[in-house]
Amino acid sequence: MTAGPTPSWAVGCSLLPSPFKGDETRFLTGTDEHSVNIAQRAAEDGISPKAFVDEKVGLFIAAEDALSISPDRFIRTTDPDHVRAAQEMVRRAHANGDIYLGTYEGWYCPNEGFRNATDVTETARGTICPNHPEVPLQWLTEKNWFFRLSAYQERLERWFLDNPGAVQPDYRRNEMLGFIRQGLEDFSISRAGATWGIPFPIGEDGQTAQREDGSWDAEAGTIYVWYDALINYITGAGFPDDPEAFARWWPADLHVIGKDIARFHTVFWPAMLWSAGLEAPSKVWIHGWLLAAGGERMSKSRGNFMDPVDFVAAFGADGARYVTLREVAFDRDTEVSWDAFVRRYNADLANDFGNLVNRTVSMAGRYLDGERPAPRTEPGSSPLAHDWAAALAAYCERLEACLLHDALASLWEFVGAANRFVDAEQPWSLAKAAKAGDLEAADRLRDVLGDLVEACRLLGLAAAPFLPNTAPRLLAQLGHEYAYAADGKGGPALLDELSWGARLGEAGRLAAPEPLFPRLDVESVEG
RNA sequence: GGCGGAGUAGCUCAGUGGUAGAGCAGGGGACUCAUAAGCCCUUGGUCGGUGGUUCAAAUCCGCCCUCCGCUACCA
Repeated sequence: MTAGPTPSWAVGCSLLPSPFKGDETRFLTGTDEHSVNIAQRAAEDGISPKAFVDEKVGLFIAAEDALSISPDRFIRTTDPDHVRAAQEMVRRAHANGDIYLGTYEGWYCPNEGFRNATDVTETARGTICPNHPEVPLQWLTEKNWFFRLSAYQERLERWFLDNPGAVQPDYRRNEMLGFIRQGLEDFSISRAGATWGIPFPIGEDGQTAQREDGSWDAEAGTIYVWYDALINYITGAGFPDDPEAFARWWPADLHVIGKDIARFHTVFWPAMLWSAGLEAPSKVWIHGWLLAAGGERMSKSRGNFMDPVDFVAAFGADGARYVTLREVAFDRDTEVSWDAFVRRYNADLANDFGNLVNRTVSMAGRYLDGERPAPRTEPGSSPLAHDWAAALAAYCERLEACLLHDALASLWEFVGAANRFVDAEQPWSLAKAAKAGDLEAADRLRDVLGDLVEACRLLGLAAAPFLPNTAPRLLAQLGHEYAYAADGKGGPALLDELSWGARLGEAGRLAAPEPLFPRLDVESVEG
């Protein structure tokens, strides 16, 4: 629950696994639902924790749907198979000698549980936490299980050094490496008092905490966040119930996470996996945040929060996806504003791309009686074919590097090239000459429009992971089949479709031009 | 405090030794297929400050200023 999807995170994730090369993919999103905080808030609402998280999950899933984000599984840490996975991971760590009973102590807020030392304030009346100033904090000592992270220091450092691509971008990797080098402490993985959590599967005596009737001994406590939330990745890959699936999906190719949880995913998590005899993920990508004007973190209390519902209402799902991923640098924090998004939408989607498609379909339909013209494919015959090869190469390279904003930029350079091509060739002049009986002009008109139609086909398909709802509408206007579902699955390997002239020889008729991205009036768009 | 990053046109940023760049925004023009879109041209910056190295510095070095990230159990 605390790691709910944010637009850039979820939208970015939703297209990274798209089957560009035809590989099978599995895409997870989900929620971390166990914590004292959640139990407390549910109690405030007078409902059970489960009812509380069920409601929130509904909102998250609705937000994903609105943005056309379609994971293969939305995993919840309250899912029964996840509970089994978390408990199995604890058992493995225990069997491996990596967990032991210790003592955890700190400031304890009766409402929220243990508080970080940096979150509490000293006052004349004693130490308080800012959320509940009227409630004095207690210094509490609790017997907990600890994970022996300290035992993995050398291996972690070696993993970072031997696999420079495993934690990215580089500056985040350096931060984490610095964290490791300052010395790793063990961390607690159970909580004694909490009841809203996964039952800790091992008792103080080292034996199972499960009773004969299948229930769990409450004295054993619950699993604390690290051995609960992080486990979701392997649960979603089939651990431990489906070894066949797990062998296929693990290690994960990519975790995309926010910078606030980098340490847990790049230091704790690999060590926990190794302790269980499993492999670390191949790559963890740490993205930044969308910041409001002035570089402030968005929050509802500050009133600078951008609501996904308003966002999609104004830009449409594809527009919202595009402006977010184009405007935000995926490797760092970025200041965003409603105005900047509107400018980006109008400039890139309405004016450049949408209008390119519109003028192309309009001219081809009018001048050639609706028959779809074929592109020139002889080497060197079409400048656009040459430009496309370069654009596609840059696009793919930047996608691989998770630089989504740069990837889009390379695609849009080609949009610009296509628009300049229109002005250079002036199809309307060629059409006039052709009508007057100039056969050479007629041939050239057909070639030029064929190239432009092909450029639109390629752009629509290449951008489909970003614009999954636009792509089928665009291809339909060009009279092309579109084989992909909203989640990118179903068709042939996308990369094979992206070569110039890949659909040469297939007949088709152009449909009526229909604007893909209506221009937004800056004044009328609500911010 | 320690480690790291950043400060370049109104905005977002690229640019690691050789006469300052892109996109957007602003201004002008020619055209007209198109979503008053596209295309061409253009205004605009003593490249945070300062001292130094060099024939030459946004680019290298010193110092200073400002901002940001990491510096473990809220996640």
